[in-house]
Amino acid sequence: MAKKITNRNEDYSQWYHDVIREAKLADQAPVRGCMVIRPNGQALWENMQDALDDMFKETGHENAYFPLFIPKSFLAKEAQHVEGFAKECAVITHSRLKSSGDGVEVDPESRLEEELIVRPTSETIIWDSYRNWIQSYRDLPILINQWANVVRWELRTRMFLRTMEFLWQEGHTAHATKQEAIEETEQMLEVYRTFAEEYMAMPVITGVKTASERFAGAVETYCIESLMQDNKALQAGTSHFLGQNFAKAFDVKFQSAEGEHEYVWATSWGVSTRLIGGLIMTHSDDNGLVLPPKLARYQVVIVPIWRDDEQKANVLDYCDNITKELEDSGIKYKLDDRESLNPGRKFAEHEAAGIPLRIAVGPRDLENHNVELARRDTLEKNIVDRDGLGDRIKTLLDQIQDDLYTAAQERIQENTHHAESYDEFKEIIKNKGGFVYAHWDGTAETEEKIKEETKATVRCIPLEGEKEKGKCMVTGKPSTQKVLFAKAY
RNA sequence: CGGGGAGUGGCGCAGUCCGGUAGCGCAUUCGCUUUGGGAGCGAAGGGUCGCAGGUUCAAAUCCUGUCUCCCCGACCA
Repeated sequence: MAKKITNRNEDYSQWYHDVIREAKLADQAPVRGCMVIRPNGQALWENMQDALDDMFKETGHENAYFPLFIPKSFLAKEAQHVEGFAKECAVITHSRLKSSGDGVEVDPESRLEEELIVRPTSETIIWDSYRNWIQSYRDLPILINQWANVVRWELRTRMFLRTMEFLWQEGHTAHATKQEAIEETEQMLEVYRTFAEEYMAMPVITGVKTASERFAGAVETYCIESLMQDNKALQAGTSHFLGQNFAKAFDVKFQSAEGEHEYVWATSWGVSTRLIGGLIMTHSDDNGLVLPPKLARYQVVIVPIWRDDEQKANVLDYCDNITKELEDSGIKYKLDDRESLNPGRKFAEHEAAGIPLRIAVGPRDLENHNVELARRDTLEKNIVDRDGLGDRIKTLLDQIQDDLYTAAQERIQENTHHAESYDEFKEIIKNKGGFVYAHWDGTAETEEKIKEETKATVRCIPLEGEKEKGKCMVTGKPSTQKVLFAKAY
């Protein structure tokens, strides 16, 4: 059997790229750090979008759209924000080309009076609008989300995990009180957790970022962190309490019921196509992509098998009957009746694409009133009765969704450690990797020292779990709880 | 942005050291035979050798520049 996917334990990075290629999720674009998202990848993203968008709407948000281009002066209005993003902005300086010889060149006469930034995030341009939208406490809260692309001029890129242009959603809300904004931040973090766990079957730890990892311009950054198969952590989503930083920068005040003028409280929160990278590295195996049924473009693929025209007609007839039942059961399916490819080839292709269930139907099955049902996650094959197939598959898809989550959770638990001393910590990070809980004194200096010496960073200060007091593993200073460390993407 | 590796048909590669006008496997197209785990035989199509300069009678091959990808580092919500 021709192996087109590198084994994970051989070269994890190569495996990751192989999976993306074989599942036809994306191609490398001609532009550095950018990718072409192919139909399989886009369908996956759209399914993620649909689920998330419903959750946003259920929590009272509405969608809007703000411009791709941000006046350079806007970005400068919030000091920390500009400092955080200045080094990775694409800047538009000219508006025209002119022909030169065989090709074209930038027309020097078209230089822009005010240069434009391609949005790395949209806080500034959105808060500029909010200033006009908000006068009174009656205008609040504003609960807006936008689905968009953003550009960050990254030096080192990786398909889905860090690309120069990526797709995401960014929620931007404005509130009358600090308390309400904090509640919003926490609520959206829970939305992300729910999405990651229930749809992606990707267990996450929720927590708060340290000052050094905080979003540029935020007062507090909350995050969901997960652990990938290679024992590196992935930040999968963030939700920021922005305080009044942007309200002050953009002079957004409202008049309270008492007639006072007060600055508005803000949040922002986002997840991106990086989630697809997380999905790949949570479930996939050496045969390719493994998708959770809730996000799969096709939940079931039917592969008919025949030897001659008569069998072909009968088998396809039998398949027709099955597809009707799947249709009625609300199952997303695909019938792969391509001629000229033999079944083995089709099996391999659909495995690489991560389709959760495969039904194979051949003459034998017609005779015995069966089908062969194969699970992508466990690679188990079973001959099952044709009757009640729709219900059986629905149950099985739910089972797969649960099993994927459980398997990922067990993997993460097995790779989560507690370090009581710095030596132990270093040993774990060096030899095992994974999540490591340890006491830290809360200072940036210690954090930096640990990062330099071990490459591990504080992923978050977990919101849940026991909050046992202790002493910093490095300095011995008091610590109120263990924090989560890992090497990260 | 620093160090290392690499760009040759859609994909994976050989050819580069030692210059002589491009080849293999897979894929594609057509035909026939096949089809329960990546089919077989026959025929056909497809490449300005990443791009731009230079050296030379002659460049995939030598020189210079540049772009892109991969790995490591720095950087990075």
